[in-house]
Amino acid sequence: NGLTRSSGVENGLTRSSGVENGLTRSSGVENGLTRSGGIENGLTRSSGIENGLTRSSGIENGLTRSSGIENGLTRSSGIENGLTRSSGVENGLTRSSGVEKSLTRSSGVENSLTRSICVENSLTRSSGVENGLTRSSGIENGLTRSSGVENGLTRSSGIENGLTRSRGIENGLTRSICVENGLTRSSGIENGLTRSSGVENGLTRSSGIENGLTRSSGIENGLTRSSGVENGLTRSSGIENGLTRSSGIENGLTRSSGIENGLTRSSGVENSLTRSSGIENGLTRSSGIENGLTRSSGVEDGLTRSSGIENGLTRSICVENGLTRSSGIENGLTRSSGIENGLTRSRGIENGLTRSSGIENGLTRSICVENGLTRSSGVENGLTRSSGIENGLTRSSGIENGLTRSSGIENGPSQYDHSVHSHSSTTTTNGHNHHGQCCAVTMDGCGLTPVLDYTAEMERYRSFANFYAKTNVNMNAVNSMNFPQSAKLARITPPMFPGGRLGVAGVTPWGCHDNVNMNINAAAMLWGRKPPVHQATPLAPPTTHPPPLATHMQPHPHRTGGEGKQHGGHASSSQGQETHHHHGNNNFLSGYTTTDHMTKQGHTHQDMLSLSDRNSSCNGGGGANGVNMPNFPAGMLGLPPGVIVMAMGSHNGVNIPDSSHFQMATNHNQMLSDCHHANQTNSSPCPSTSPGMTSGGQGSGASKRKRKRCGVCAPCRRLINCGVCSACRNRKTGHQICKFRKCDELKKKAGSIQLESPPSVPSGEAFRWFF
DNA sequence: ACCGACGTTGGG
DNA sequence: CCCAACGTCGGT
Repeated sequence: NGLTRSSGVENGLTRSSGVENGLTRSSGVENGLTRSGGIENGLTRSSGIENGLTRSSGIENGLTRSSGIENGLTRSSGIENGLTRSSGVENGLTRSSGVEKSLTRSSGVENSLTRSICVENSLTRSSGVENGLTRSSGIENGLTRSSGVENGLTRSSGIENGLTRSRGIENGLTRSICVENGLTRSSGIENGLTRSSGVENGLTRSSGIENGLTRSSGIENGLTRSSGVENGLTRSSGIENGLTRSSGIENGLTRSSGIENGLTRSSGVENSLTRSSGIENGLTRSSGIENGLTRSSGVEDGLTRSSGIENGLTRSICVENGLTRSSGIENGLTRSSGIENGLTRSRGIENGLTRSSGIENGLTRSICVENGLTRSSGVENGLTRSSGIENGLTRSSGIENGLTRSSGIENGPSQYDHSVHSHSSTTTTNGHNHHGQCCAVTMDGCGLTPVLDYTAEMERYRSFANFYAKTNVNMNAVNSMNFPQSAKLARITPPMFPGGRLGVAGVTPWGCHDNVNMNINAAAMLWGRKPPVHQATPLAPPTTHPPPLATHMQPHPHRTGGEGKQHGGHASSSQGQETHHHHGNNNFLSGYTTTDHMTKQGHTHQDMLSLSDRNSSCNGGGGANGVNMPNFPAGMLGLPPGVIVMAMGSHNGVNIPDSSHFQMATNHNQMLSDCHHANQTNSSPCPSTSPGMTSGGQGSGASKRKRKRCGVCAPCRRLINCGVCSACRNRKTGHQICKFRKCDELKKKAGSIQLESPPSVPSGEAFRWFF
C-alpha cells in the first residue's frame, strides 16, 4: 500500500522495498541513488539532490527527508518512529542508524558529516554547520544539538538521557562519550575542542571559548564548566562529584584530574596554566592570573588558591591538608611541595621567589616583598616568615623545628651578601642538627608569639579543612552510596617529597654554599616541642612515634619507603637547580618543562592525560607540550585491565588514551553486563560456564548449559538492536539476538575454553563499540 | 558459512 | 507466564 514516486531524476536509481503503507518519493534528483527498504508506515523523501545517495532502511513509522542536498549522502537505517531530516546540505554526509523514536535533523550544513547511530528517543540536530562533522551514537533519550558550527566536529556517543549541545562553534571539535544523564554544552567556541567522556550525571559546559580545548572525562556527578576562554585548554578527568570551572581564561591551560569531591576553579586567567591533579576533597582556585602557572597535585584535603597574580608561577605538590595561597603577586614564583599540614602564603610580592618544600607542619609566609627571595626547604615544624622586605633574600633550609623570620628589611641579605643585621631576621644554617636544640633559634620577643601565631594559623586552616571535609561529606550523603567507583578509582598516591628528612639527610637542598658563611644570629628557641602539642592533634592523631614520613606514607600503600628515600636527595637537589632556572627566566613555560622533568622522580608516566597531540591544535596548550604529570605513581591513572577506550571508529578523532576512561569503563562494563558474578572471580568478570556445572572431568563435550554473555566485549556493550540484521528481522521466529550484539565469546565454539585473554577488552575491540 | 526455524533455558 | 536469547538442526 505504499506510494513510491520518482520524478525529474536523471540516471538515478530509486528503489523501494518491503514498504508497508509508506510514501517514498524522489524528485529533482540527478545521478543520485534513492533507496528505501524495510519501511513501515514511513515517509521517505528526497528532493533537490544532485549526485547524492539517500537511503532509508529498517524504518518504522518514521519520516526521512532529504532536500536541497548537493553531492551528499543521507542515510537512515534501523529507525523506529523517528524523524530524520537533512536539508540545505552540500557535499555532506548525513546518516542515522539504529535510532528509535528520535529526531535527527541536519540543516544548512555544508560539506559536513552528520551521523546518528543507535540513538533511542533522542533529538540529534545539526544546523548552520559548515564543513563540520556532527555525530551521535549509542545515545538513549538524549539531546544532541549542533548549530552555527563551522568546520567543527561534534560527536556524542554512549550517552544516556543526556543533553549535548554545540553552538556557535567554528572549526571546533565537540565530543561527548559515555555520558549518562549529563549535560554537555559547548557554545560560542571558535577552533576549540570540547570533549566529555565517561561522565555520569554531570554537567559539562563550555562557552565563549576561542581556539581552546575543553575536555571532561571519567567524571561522575560533577560539574565542569569552561567559559570565556580563549586559546586555552581546559581538561577535567577522573573526577567524582567535583566542580571544575574555568572562566575568562585566555590562552591558558586548566586541567583537573584524579579529583574526588573537589572544587577546582580558574577565572580571569590569561595565558596561564592551571592544573589540579590527584586531589581529594580539596579546593583549588586560580583567579585574576595573567601568564602564570598555577599547579596543584597530589593534594589531599587542601586549599590551593592563586589570585591577582601576573606572570607568576604558583605550584603546590604533594601537599596534604595544607593551605597554599598566592595573591597579588607579579612575576613571582610561589612554590609549595612535599608539605604536610602546612600553610604557605605569598602576598603582595613583586618579582619575588617564594618557595616552600619538604616542610611538615610548617608555616611559610611572605608578604609585601619586592624583588626578594624567600625560600624554605627541608623544614620540619618550623615557621618561616618574610614580610615587608624589599630586594632582600631570606632563606631557610634543612631546618628542623626552627624559626626563621625576616620583616621590614630593605635591600637586605642577598645570596652572597651575608650581612644580616636586622635583629628581626634570623637564619639557621646548619644543615645538620646535632641534637635537636643545636641549631635552634631564639629571638627576643619571639619566644611564644610565633608559636601562637602558627598554632592559630593551623587551627584556622584545620577548621577550614574540617569544614570543607564536612561539606563534602554532606555532598556524599546526598548521593547516598559511597561511590562504588571510588574504591576502584586509582588511589591518589603521589610520591611524596622527602619531607622533613631533607636536612637530616645532609643534603643541602639547593646545593648552595652560602649558608655556611651566613652570619648566624643563632638564638635558641625551643618551640620544637612539636609532636605532642599541636602537631599531632587533629590530623595525625595517635601515631606520634613513627617518623612523620612513615606516618604520612601509611595511607598510600603504593608508595614504598625505599622509593621515597631513594629519590629524596635527588629530588631536592634538582629543585635547587630548578630554582635558578626559574629565577632567571620569566617564561614560566620553559622552567615548567624543566620542573616537570625533575619532579618526575623517575616515573615514566608522563602526560597521563595524553594531551600530546591535542596541543598542536591549541595555542595555549602548545607551550605545554612537554608537560608531564609530575609525581604520579605508576598506579594512579594508568590503564588497568578492563579499560575501555572508545574511539567511535574515527581514527582521526581518537586520542583515546585518556586515562580517565579507566575505572569508569570497568564499572560500565558491569552495569551493562547481565553477569552479576563479577566479584566471584577476579580473573574473569563472568565465567562462561555457570559456576554450578563444573563438569568434573573435562569441559570437552559437556557444557550443554546455556552460556551467558560476557558483558564486556564490544557487541555486549551495544544497547540497541540494529533492527536490520537477519536476527533482528526474524526476531519473532529466530529467537536470536541482534547480530551486532551477539557476544564475541558466545560466537566461539562452546567447547573452546578460553585460557588466554581475560575479558579485558582488547584495545582494538573498543573501537567497534557501536559497530 | 550463513540463514531460518525450533526447542529450550534463565531471569523477571 | 512472558520474554530474551542460547543451542542446535536442516537447508541453501
